[in-house]
Amino acid sequence: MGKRGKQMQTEILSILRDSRSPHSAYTLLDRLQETYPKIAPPTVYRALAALGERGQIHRLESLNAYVACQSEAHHQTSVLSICEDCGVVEETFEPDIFSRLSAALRKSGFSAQRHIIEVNGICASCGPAQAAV
Amino acid sequence: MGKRGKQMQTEILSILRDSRSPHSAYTLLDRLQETYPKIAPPTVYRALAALGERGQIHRLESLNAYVACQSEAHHQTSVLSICEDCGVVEETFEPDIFSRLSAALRKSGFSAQRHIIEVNGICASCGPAQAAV
DNA sequence: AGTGTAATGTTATATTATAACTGTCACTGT
DNA sequence: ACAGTGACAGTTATAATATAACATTACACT
Repeated sequence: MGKRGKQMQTEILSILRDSRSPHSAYTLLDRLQETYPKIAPPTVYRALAALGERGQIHRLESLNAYVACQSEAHHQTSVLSICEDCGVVEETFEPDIFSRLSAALRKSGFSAQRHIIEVNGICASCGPAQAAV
Repeated sequence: MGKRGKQMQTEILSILRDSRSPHSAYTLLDRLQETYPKIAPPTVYRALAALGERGQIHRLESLNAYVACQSEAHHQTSVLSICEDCGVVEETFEPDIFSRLSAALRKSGFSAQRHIIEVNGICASCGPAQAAV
């Protein structure tokens, strides 16, 4: 990993951390191009891959988009909840659920390696309880 | 829904049921074009959308691909396990896990509407236990 | 400096998905 | 029967996401 790669990763991470909503690879590309006019898609995807491997970002499979990891415990698998109203993504840690899931699958001989849990719904700020206030 | 739409849905469902591995929209398009040479992507996507609404197929968000629903209880949310070796997808019903997940998120005010659970791993046929036999 | 390797840059293209418009046909009310 | 309407399907074009493949540069080691 060279200097430039690190730099891109840092930039992307800071963009993602500045907002709790997911960004697509091409949104990130546009943002980066404000500073580095000439970068191309592979640069972004390489940086995203490196950040992903280190657990510093999560990819939202259902949105083809990326968010910063909110925990220090990178690589701890998490539940990602996505508000359909405001778009904000929250990360919740429910290790118990992952182990139950693995256990349930193991019964039929399946050996789980990576869990993807994404939940769509309405967050606390957007929900009816809030609207009533 | 007209005749043609139904026909496409039936064709797609039967292609998906013939294999337990996921197919992309464009794989399906290629297959359908063997019979209906002139159909275009929107035809496939419309059929997939209709099948999805009725719960007859599942979309694998992490693969951008589709599989037939293996249960009669369409719309029951399921866990999809994907073998990284042979590609076969199995559907498992763990209502308990979904309710725990919703409950856990509700604690922070999140109201869950749709759960996506996909697990990558190695299936019984491809696993080490099998290799040892 | 010269050589080899890994990182980055660059171009092009593959893959997935949808917008926007057009045509067709069944149904309605007259 | 006929015009009007509305839903569906066909068609064209393009948007959005992602990666292959090759060229170039930087850097470590000698």
